[in-house]
Amino acid sequence: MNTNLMNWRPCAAASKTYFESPMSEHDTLAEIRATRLDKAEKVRQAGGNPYTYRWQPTHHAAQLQADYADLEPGAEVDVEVRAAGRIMARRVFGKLAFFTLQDETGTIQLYLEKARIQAQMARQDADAFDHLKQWIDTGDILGVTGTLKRTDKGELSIYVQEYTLLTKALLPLPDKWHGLTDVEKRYRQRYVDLIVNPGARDIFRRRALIIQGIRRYLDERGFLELETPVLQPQAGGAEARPFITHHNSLDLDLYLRIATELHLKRLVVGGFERVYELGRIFRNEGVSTRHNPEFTSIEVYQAYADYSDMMALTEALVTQVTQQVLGTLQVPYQGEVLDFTPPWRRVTMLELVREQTGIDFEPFLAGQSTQGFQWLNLYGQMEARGVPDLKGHEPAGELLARTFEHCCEASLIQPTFVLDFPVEISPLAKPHRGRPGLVERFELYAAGRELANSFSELTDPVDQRQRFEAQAARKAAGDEEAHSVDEDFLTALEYGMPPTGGLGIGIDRLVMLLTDSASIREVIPFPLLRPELKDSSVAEVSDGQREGEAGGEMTSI
RNA sequence: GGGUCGCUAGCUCAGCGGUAGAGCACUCGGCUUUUAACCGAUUGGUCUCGGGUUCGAAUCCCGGGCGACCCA
Repeated sequence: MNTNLMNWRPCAAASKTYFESPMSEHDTLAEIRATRLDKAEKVRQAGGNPYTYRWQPTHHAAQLQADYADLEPGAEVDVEVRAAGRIMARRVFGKLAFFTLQDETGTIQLYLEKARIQAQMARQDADAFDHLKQWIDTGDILGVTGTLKRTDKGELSIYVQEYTLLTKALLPLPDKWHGLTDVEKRYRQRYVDLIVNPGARDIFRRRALIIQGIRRYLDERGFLELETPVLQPQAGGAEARPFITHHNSLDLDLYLRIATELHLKRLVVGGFERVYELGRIFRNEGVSTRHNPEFTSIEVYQAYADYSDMMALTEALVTQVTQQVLGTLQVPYQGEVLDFTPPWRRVTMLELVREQTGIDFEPFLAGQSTQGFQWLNLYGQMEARGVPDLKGHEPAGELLARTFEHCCEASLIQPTFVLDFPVEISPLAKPHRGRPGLVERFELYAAGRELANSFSELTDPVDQRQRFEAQAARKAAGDEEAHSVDEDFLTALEYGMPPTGGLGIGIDRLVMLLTDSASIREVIPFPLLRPELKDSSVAEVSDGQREGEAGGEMTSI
């Protein structure tokens, strides 16, 4: 059966992709590859190596552009520079050529003159210039030595004396003018995107700076970066469905972590007063412009602090990093300007919901409104506001949270701390010291999205057990995102955990904001995509075709 | 999960029932100031996949795949 199927899928071998060897002579890409392979071979025959080992540049493009910004057109500088990079464009004349060389920092033109190159390179290659024209393509990686010159037309150039092919590219670059715009191809072949779209490179450079800045800020304040397990026998610390995997020799199912919270808190129990972990988290949920199944978060825990301290920390951390990376606190984002100048607005969830919907949940949370008609009235108001999926038996806190999510979240464009969440949706946070039914928790919102989440950590092991058990009951009732009881974590709490403030920040979302990116996929180098099936229906269809053909043969016999 | 849109040469796109096109890239020829170099010539396609309608399908219909955007 299987072998039959194999025989019946010639398309698989003939389909054109970047990765498969060419099958058809009439394939343009195959021709280009063949031509370039042939050029590589010619380089070898001439005594060169199309895949060399080493090159020592002395300068980068951006640095040269900056250092010689004032050089007059036509002027030359007799300084020797060595540079390396990818050939992005070629403009070739009979005895002169202009190449555009791109390195990590930018581009610089190569001024390639036949007379000079053949004089300089006479010993290794008498026809060095002609070979340059014949064997060097756009996409190739080249090392050059030369002096500097600004051309009559005003372009700073390396006046090349010698060149070396460092790496021969077999595949052609996308259109030099339009570049690569197909979003799917950009993500699937990010390396091509990075070669031709400087904007993509800028985003990841900035991402690295942001992460660097966060680490520096915390390191300077005595926080210790520690690593906790990614593979866990039970996943906790957040409401999310985990990925499941398997350890073979232990014959044990394991979960990929959905948060770092419970282990970092164990470290606080153990005596580390300031810890954080910046790393990858995995949640088994859909993909969208704001969700990737693996993403980067940072969680920070500070002993002897509460959520007010964490609010101050969040504000200081984000403003410092923003200022360092963008040079301003006015952050342009998708047509708006987010003003990160502190202090940011602080408002309780109750107030915000009251302000934006007129609904007052306070008496319900406090247990003052218990009459049936009062609840009916509440549901009526929520329905009028379009809050979805009302079942009629939710606790007040959950109703408050859902009303907030539906009616308020999207309107929080400027940075806003939303304070004091219902206990029902906050199983790891300490009860509010003054407001019944609430916990000491805040979330930071900007551009209508949650950026950070923080609370005064729950340290009472008895309370924590009850919260876990309430979660476990929900899980038993079918809520796949609910916690289960983490006995070892409870044991840790029973040894005593100091009062602690905790904070989590979604790094990808922060990077989105600071790079004006509409989609999380723009800020993740290799976002999750469905694998491309080249001939999706071949198997089924082959069956059909085979039966058809068999039938045909039968009748012909 | 629902809706809308997209998938044609390596890249960017036209074509929308009657022989599959352009620009760039590639190949060949020319050229010492180009920078989307230019001029001339030649190449290059299972039109995302499968089925259907039709004398005839890239085009119309149905289904699959992948993606984008919006909504939940």
